[in-house]
Formats: sequence, C-alpha cells, structure tokens
Amino acid sequence: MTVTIYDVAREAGVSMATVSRVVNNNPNVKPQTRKKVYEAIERLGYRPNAVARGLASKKTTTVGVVIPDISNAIFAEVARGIEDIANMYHYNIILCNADKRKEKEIRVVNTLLEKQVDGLLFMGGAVTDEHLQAFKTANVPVVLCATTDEHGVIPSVDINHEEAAYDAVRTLIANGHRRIAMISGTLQDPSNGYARFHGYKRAIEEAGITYDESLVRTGNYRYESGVEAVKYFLELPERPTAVFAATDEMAIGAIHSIQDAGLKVPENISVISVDNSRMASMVRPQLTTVAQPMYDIGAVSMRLLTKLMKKEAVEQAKVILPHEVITRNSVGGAV
Amino acid sequence: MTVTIYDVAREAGVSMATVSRVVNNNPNVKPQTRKKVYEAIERLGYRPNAVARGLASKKTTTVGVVIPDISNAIFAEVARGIEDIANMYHYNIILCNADKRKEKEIRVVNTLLEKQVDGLLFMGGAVTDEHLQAFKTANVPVVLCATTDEHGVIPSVDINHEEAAYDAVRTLIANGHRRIAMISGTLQDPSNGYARFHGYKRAIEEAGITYDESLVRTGNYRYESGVEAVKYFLELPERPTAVFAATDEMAIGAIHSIQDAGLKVPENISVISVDNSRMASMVRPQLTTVAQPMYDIGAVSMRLLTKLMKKEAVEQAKVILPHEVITRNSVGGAV
DNA sequence: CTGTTAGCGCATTCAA
DNA sequence: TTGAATGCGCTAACAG
Repeated sequence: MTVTIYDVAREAGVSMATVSRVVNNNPNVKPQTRKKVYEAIERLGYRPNAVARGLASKKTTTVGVVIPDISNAIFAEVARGIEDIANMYHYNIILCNADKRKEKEIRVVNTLLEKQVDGLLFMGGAVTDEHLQAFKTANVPVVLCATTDEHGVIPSVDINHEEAAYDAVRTLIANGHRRIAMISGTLQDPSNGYARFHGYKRAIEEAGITYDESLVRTGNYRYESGVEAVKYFLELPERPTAVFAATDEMAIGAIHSIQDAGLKVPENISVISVDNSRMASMVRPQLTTVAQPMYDIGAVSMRLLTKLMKKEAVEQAKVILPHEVITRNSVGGAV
Repeated sequence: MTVTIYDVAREAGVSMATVSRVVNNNPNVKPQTRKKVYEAIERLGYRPNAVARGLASKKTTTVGVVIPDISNAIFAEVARGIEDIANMYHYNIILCNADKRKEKEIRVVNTLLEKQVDGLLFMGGAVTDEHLQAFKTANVPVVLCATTDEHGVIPSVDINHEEAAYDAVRTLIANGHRRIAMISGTLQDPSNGYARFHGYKRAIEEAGITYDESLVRTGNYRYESGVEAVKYFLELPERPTAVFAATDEMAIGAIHSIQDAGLKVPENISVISVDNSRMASMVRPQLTTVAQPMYDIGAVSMRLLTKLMKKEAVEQAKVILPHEVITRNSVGGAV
C-alpha cells in the first residue's frame, strides 16, 4: 500500500542507503544516480515518512508550544511570530492551550515530550518548581515566552512588565494627573498582574502620591471588567482623573464606561494601558498605550530556541525586548 | 541515556510486551504485575516514546491544521474550538499558517502528510483541483473547515455565507433602507468574498432595488479598508443610508469613519455586518451583525474528523451550521 | 495472563 | 560513490 524507501530503491536499481542520501540532499551521490532516484520517486509517488525518520535520527523537526489561550488576540500574535520563524527553519509546531492552569500545563508539557519534540516554547502563568522539574526531565531545550520565571534559570524572552506599567503611569503623571486609578489583573499572574501593579505603585509613590487602595480594582483582562471597574470608580466620593488599565481590552471597556456615563475621554478622564493590540487604534478616541511587541516576542523566542536546539552558543539567554509608549488620543492634561 | 520499554521490563522482571500492555491500559494484565510495572516505570522515570509508537502502530494521535492566519481573531477562535475537541479525544494538533496562498497550502499539506498525521483539518481559500489532488494522495481523512468547496466532494463544516449576507441585508431592507452600500471582500475568496457579495445582491434585487455598482467597494477585511470605503461613499452625489460590511472589522472601521465625518450611527447611516466577533460588542454603538459560530465550526469539524478517523459512520459529511442576526444598536430606520 | 518474535520506515555506521 | 547490515523504541500477532 504505502510506498517506502525500499520500493524506490528497487525501482531505481540502487540501495536504500542511496535513496536515503538523495532524499536528505547528501552531496555524495553521482548526479546520474541522483536523477534515477528522483525519477523513481516521482513515478512511485513516494513520500518520506517523517515518523520513521524521527525514530532513526532522533529528531522530529517539530517543537511544542504551550500557550494560555490561542483565541486571545495577544497570544495569537505571539503564536504567529513563533510559527513564522519555525517555518523559516523548517520546524512545525504542536500547539496546546493550557489556560495558565498549572496541572494542564504540566500535563501538556509531558505529552509534548512524549511526542519527542526537539524543543519547547512555554507560555504560561507562574513557573513553579513542578514546572522546573518537568523541564529538567526534558532532554530538549526549553524557552519561556512572555512568561516570567522568578528562578531565572530558564532562557526566556519577554518585555519588562514592571517598567512598562511604570512608564504608562509616568505619562499620566507628566500630564499633571495625581489621582490615578488602576484596573489590574490578578496578582497571581506574575507578568500581567503582579509586575504591572508594582510598576503602577512605584510610579505613584516616586511622584509623592500616597497609594490609595480604593483606586485599584482587579479585573480579568476582559472588556467587561474594564466597564465594571470604571462604574465603581465613578461612584467614589472623589473620582480619579486618569485610569491605567493593565490591558488594552480593559482600557477599551473603561473608555466606553466613561462615555456611557456622559463623560469624555480624555477631557474628563484620561485612559492609558499596556499592550498596543490592534484594537488600540480601533476605538474612539484611539488608545494611548505601551507597545508590547508580541509578534517579536514570539519570533525572537523561536529563534533563540533554534539556536539552542542546534547547540549554538547564545550570548543572551534572557532577553528583554523594548517597550514603547504609543501616544494616541486617550490621554490629556489633568482637569 | 533514555530509558526504554525494555529497561522497564528488566527492572520489573517481566517482558516488554507486558510493559506495553500496562502502558496502553490493556486489561489483560494481572493487577499485581501491573503494580510491579508501574513501580518500575516510576523508579526509572520512564516516558513512552510516541514516535516509536507511531511507527509501530501507524497512528500518531496528531492531526494537521491548515489555517489562513492564526493572528486573525476569527480563525483563532476556530482554532480554539478545534484544539478543545482534539484535546478531548486525546489528539494534538500541528498548526500551519498558509495565508490562503495556494502554493503554501499545498506545501504544508504535504509536510503534514509526511509527518503522518491521522487526519487533516483544512481552512483555506479556494479549493482547487491541485488541492483535491493533494487530499487524494493522503490516506487519511480530510475535512474542510470554514472553507467552501465548489466540488462538494470533501466533508466540510461551515455556515451558509450567501444566506448570512442575505439575511443581513434583509434586516436593512426591513428597516426601510433602499440605498444600501456594501464593503465587500475580494471576489476571489469564495466564502467571505464571493458568497457574501451575492447574498447582498440577491437581497437587493429581490426587494426590487436596482443594483448600483458604485455602492460596492472591495476591502481587505481590515479596519482601515472600512474607513476608506466609507470616505468614498460619503462623497457620492447621493450617499447611502445603510452600509453592509462583509466583516465586523470593516464594519467598525465604517462606523468610525461615519462618526469622524460628523454623522451618527444609526441616526444618519446604519451599519451591519457578518461575524459577531468579540469586538462587535466593544464598539459604540454596539454592532448589529450576523453571528457566525466560529468556535463551533472548529469544534464540529474536529468532532467530524475524529469520527472519520475512527471510520465511524457519519450521517452528514457536509454540515452547515446556523447563523443568526444579533440585534444591537448600529441599525435604525431609514431617514 | 504472559512471553517471543517480527517488523514499522528510515538513518547511519562500516566496508567496499 | 555505493551497498549491506544494524537498530531506533515500540506494537501486534502468535503461541503458550
């Protein structure tokens, strides 16, 4: 039924070793026989079996990608960066959603390892000792992608979330704002949650503003939680003049919530966030936000992984990509 | 270095066949020996090699997914549906972006087949004879996902794009509109382009409105092209009272373009589209649009594929999922 | 219930 | 430049 390398060998009147050589572009083959082999391949419609090749060579040219949720625009962008570079280096990716849930993350890492991936790109929540344990039993390189590792032992690619949040809040302060609210993520999330919150707090305190707990609400990164947080802020005895949201989506919810209350952005309340997703320029007013280069994070981490897989020397095993505040129209001077 | 099934067998004092049985949950093993084997596995840190298993069993429990662009929210949603169901049936997915480009599509289908995927989920542009040829050489089932096949020979899951567009335009007509513009996709795209355009045309003509070429602009599905199309419409001697956009994103561009011109939606111009992406409720006014159940399209097509892979009988090899117009606030009565 | 024996399709020595 | 032989780690008869 299936035509194998052996069938091709017989058809071409050579040995299977020779067929293997031409299929793998080994230069040690006389052009003439190479031609014969190609013709036989064509005639038989031979298609190399990558599984057999994988078993024999111990390389699968596929990498595993653990991602929180591919339907989230931010991660989808990272995934595209990963796949483009993977493709460029002739790797395929096996994609697994793990929803930042530890058990699921560990589980998919193990099945990926069973499938003998040549490397692992991990995008998740907190990196625990159990994660480290799982990574250690892998005999293949692992790189963390858009994921902070407190231990700092695994190669990683990310932005500095704390600094990005700090810069966002600084922009607000530079515009004269002092009563600045934050819509945060959960503090259990090291990057989008904890780090961004601390960037906010540091900026506030450095500016001599006393931290006010009632000005911080925890959201779930989604639009609706931005809407809800602002409803709460507007009922405060003294409402904020600016809002810093941990993600674009919550910021957009915030903007609409403000507008629904009959107020204007940025005339009455300014809004800034971190992400610079495509949606940021698809709202009115367009959102001022700190650009997080998601595609590049994916691309760079995949590139790093290829080097690791080839055992090439890498200068930097922990790369921090630059962020940048993108000024649009959602931030104005304090009233 | 790597511990194999043979090592486990020796450690547990049984044969490799027995180890294989317990690993594969074969009931024909005495509980006692099963226990011994589990202990040996634990002690040695044995991890089954799926590649070897794949070679021996001729099954890889992975399916190939060809997708236009994972960073596009619509497709990312489909992908999530696919992966959730795949996961449920213990399959993994290899994901390949092909940007609806024929050569790339054919190429990735072939590498996926080399990797011995157990099935193929194809999401692409037009299905040509070359595609069909490639699918035929696959010895595994293929299902088309959100992709129309003029030939109708491959199992598929999609909505009826022509009908969805028709229903959208009908709602406009029901609201008294007669001068209805369309922001279309490219006519080369069978589903989002051609079919939706024809749904528009049919609705128009059935209502006794003469088709006016100057009221149709071709966009590229992105926000910006919605903005541009409306700019053009507003300069027409007689501007439209309603706009039908082939996708949500273009519709949002249209809304903002209308607002930027000092007009109101829906007071001056109504806007409707097809997709019901998450963004639809993240604009003001919230977008009235025809819901296309992307997650379900992914989930159902993956479910169909599992049946095909198990050679189970399937009642329906061509499933059309229902669409539904979601009424929000972007459509009003004609002025 | 358990063990023995063959491959699965290929890469890779080692010789020639 | 080519071929023969071996084994990658496992499943799947088959026999017992």
